[in-house]
Amino acid sequence: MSRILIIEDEEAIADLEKDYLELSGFEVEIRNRGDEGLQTAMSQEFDLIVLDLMLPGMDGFEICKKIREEKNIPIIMVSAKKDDIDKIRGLGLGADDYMTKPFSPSELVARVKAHMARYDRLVGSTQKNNDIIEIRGIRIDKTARRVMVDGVEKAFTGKEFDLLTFLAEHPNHVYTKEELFREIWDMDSIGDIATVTVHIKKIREKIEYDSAKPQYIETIWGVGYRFKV
Amino acid sequence: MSRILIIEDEEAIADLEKDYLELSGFEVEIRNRGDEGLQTAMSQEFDLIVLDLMLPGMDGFEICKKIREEKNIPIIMVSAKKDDIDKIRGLGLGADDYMTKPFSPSELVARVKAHMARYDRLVGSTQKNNDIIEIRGIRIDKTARRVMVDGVEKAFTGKEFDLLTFLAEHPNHVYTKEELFREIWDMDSIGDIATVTVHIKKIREKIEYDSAKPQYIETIWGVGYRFKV
DNA sequence: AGCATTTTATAAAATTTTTATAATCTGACT
DNA sequence: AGTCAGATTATAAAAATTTTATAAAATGCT
Repeated sequence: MSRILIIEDEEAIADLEKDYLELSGFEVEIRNRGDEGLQTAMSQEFDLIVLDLMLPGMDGFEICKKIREEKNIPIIMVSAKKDDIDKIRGLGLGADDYMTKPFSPSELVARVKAHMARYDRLVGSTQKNNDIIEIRGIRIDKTARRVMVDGVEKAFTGKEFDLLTFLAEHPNHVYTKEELFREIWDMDSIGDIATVTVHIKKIREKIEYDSAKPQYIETIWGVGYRFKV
Repeated sequence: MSRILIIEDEEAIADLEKDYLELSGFEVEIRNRGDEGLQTAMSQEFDLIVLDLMLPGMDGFEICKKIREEKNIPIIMVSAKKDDIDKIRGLGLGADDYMTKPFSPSELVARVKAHMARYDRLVGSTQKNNDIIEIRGIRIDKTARRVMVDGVEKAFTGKEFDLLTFLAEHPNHVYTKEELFREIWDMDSIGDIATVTVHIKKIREKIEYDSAKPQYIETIWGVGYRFKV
């Protein structure tokens, strides 16, 4: 469930926004003063903030700047004056969107959704879902230790799974066989690096359409391997 | 330097946008047809796309969807009809911004900058792109060991990559072939210096427009080479 | 035994180095 | 200034080396 913070002094407006957002399944908090709003934004976790410009206690400019110093979450700025909007945009203080009052609550909902979706697309995919890695046709469920290739489950042995997972968790990064060996096997074990090659081959047999032209695990000649994205 | 792709069939508009963006230090490519635009977007690396809705070859909806399947970069959609804008927004196909024609070029520039800044804020920070060397049209990603020349990826072998990277990391510094050899090959190996020459040639074939008039790796006669900046 | 893992041997592929030759530059000498 | 010799670099292609892919056998584990 996503949490939204509305910092807005006109209670009627704030309540209306809250109603609409809650109908769309969001959890909403309201603060009526600027200073309280900032304090709340900093001390709790929200997924998006709707921020009015004119506020008692502390104005929206200041709040936006302060939040941005600490957090990357989407901020939608709201103002009654079109001129103010242009001004903030010019200041470039990192708000993600700007709306002029009056606006329809459903437009707010639409924008909120769009910003959340983008944020997830950019950040959520890399940071959050640590359990499931999904890259193109491949889906790796870490806790269940299962791998699906184009919707079909393939059986992986322990080492194969660990190796594939490690590569997929660091897409595009090239690792030498030594690095992979140290990572998957024991840190200092002095086994033969050739076993990495063999495991790569086994993995490719399971995930690649044509093992000679790998789409996922690429060989970097003289260096190592990488999971291409 | 950031690269922007404009997909727009009205050449006058495209050129105007290009001029303004270039004045702000962006590198701009234009495509006049939808299908060509998509093809370019997929085969090269851009940091942002400005996409018109009505296009010959393939419409903006389709293009936006296709790009989103593969890439996360910001897309600004442009249309002459306000209604269309609402429609696309409703479709939620992942565009990052919407502008109605006519608009002032400076507003486009402002929005482009804002989107770039956000993208950097969200992605650049999490992905830690601090091992990327960028000089004029060349971008070297050290961990991924990839080289982009004007947005197009070129395949480099191990030694070629190491040599180019070393030179690019010390721009303008002139190195003798002996120094380069000691640096890239084993410190004391007494192999033939000629191999450095050959590798320089191979690199030039990949990054220089005209190998006879090198723009990047310059020959200092009787001394060695340097990466010119 | 049955499966996973590692080792080994050989084939195949790609890169690196060498070699030979052509082109270009520099400085000295007319 | 023009030209020539010597030195240096560019280019192309062949040879050598290195690295990886593959298959199969050996080992180890439960």
